[in-house]
Amino acid sequence: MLEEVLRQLFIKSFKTLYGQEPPVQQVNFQKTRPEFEGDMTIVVFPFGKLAGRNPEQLANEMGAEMIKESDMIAKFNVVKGFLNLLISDKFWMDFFKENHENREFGRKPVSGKNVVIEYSSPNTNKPLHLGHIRNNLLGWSVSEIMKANGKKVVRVNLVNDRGIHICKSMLAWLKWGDGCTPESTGKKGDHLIGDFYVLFDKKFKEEVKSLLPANYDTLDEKAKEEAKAKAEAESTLMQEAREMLVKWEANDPEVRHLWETMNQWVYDGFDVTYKRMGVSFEKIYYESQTYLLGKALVQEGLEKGVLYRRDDNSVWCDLRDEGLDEKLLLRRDGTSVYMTQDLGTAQLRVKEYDPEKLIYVVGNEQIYHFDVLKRVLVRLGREWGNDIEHLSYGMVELPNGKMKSREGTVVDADDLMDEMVATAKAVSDELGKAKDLSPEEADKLYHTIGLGALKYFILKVDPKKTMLFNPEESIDFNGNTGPFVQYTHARICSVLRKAEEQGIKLESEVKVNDLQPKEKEIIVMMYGWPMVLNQAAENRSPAMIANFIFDLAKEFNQFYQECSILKEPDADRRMFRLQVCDMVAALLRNASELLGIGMPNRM
RNA sequence: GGCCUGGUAGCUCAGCUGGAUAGAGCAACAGCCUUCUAAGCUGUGGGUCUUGGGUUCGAAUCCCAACCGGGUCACCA
Repeated sequence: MLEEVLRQLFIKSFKTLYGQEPPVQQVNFQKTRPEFEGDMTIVVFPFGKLAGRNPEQLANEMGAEMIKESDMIAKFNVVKGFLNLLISDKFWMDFFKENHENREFGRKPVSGKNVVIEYSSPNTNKPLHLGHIRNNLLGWSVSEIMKANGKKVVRVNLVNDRGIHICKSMLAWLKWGDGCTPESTGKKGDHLIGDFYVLFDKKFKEEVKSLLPANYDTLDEKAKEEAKAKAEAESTLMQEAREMLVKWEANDPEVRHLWETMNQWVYDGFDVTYKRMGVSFEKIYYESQTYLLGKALVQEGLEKGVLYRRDDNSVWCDLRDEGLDEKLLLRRDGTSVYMTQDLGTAQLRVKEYDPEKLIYVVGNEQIYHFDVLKRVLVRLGREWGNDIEHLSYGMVELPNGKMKSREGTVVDADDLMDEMVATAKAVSDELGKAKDLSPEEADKLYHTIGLGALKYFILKVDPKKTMLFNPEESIDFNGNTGPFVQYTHARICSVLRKAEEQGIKLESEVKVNDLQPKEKEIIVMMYGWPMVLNQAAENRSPAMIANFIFDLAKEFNQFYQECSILKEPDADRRMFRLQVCDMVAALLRNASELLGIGMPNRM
């Protein structure tokens, strides 16, 4: 807005002075660096030739003309080719007067078609871990951000509830579980199932080892591989698991019953984790219910001749002319693969929601998969394949490298949240922050702080980038962290409470017309919020929101340090500062909500 | 090997649609609580933006090459 007005003013002035029209996209603004006086800076280097002036001359002439034309500009100065414009206090005050009570400031009304966002997408054979946490937080947050920016968002989850991996857990439970349940063991269902999955793997490895030939260690690499493959094929455990999968597909009542029971344990466990994490879905799809849908699409593709069948009966899509490879869509036994299921699920979503976009929050190791998915859909005549967007995020690494479930270096989601909350409690107690709260309120606060720290730590990093999770640093509550922002909010609330206790009621009318430096910096920053929100939505980047709330909190803390609020003698200015406090607090709440981070009133 | 992606302070990260002397936080050091919550504020030190070319008034940012790291190229998901 400000930029647009200034741009027009610049162009108009330029025409007046030089009779030429400068290219619009060249007229760019940036914030004036703090060491110079001004708010906005135009770089005039690109227009020197057009005007027939050297940059400094040009900037001076333009500044004089612009200040003459508009009372929005209070002052200007020129450094080399940089024209620094000081915006009048009136402009900022008008902005503040208009928006300081707007609790929805920056948000746009929701309209248009649906945007379907899939995230989480767990397997039902193990509990959620750190990687899922990044996925879930991103999916949730991007949804909130897009909603705030005017999109109609539908959150969906696709649970991978079928396949050989679930059979492994079931088989292990049957063999060694002794009929145990989440109730009998006191274990969360997802963890219980995960334990049996690990147990299967352990027993399977033992069996394979026992089947290896005696001279295995003396073999060369290739022979070793062959021997191992042979042993794995001979494994009765694996055979039993496969048989179970076949029975499952054949709707064997016993297997199905066990499968339903055990999956339910997992879902109950997931529900607890999701709830604690603060994420939810409008719709949950299950692969067991959708995996057949893709097959119909494949059949259609065969009839249209865009897919083909090999001699061994497997079905493929040839994408070599697009620079990709051939892609298998049905195995030779006619069963479907991951891609087949995704084709069907996508079709179902289009039917159910008629979306303008299908966004998939999935790790970047699947970039190729989604590239193929889009192209295959388009081949099948589904132009909306192009509306698929893979929101791919980077891996989470630990200080000693990647997480590997087999090496036991996985950071479990439930454990991590426990630790964060426990640390929040320890720090709060140490600082004596929660002593006036009831036990219930205190627990709620620890949860808000612990989860706030975790969410901020994960979301402040650009989603595209690989990030490092250092357990020690992530539980730091100082500096660029969630609790820092929360603390700032709590402080503001404290001031507002004190004001109320003193009988000062927040007024709507703003009676101040000039700005002191720290007051102005805060208002200028808040002015930029709608642009930040818009950018964050377009870039699908919660990190931009996180950066903003940190900057705003930091700015407020400086203001708080330098300017007294309640002790300000001038009543109008005191009221104004309270109004600033109120707007900052509201904006911190408004923005942090998009990250799923709560703002406590005291801490 | 082909394709994709990253390399910024000791560490974690911003900045990347080209602009002024490259920024935060952590860690280190030095200050600030009889005064609105010190989970805070202020200051100091710390950089050949991996390297080498190119484009131009100007490059961490764009292009090319090299080096190093990660991902992917399954009848796994």
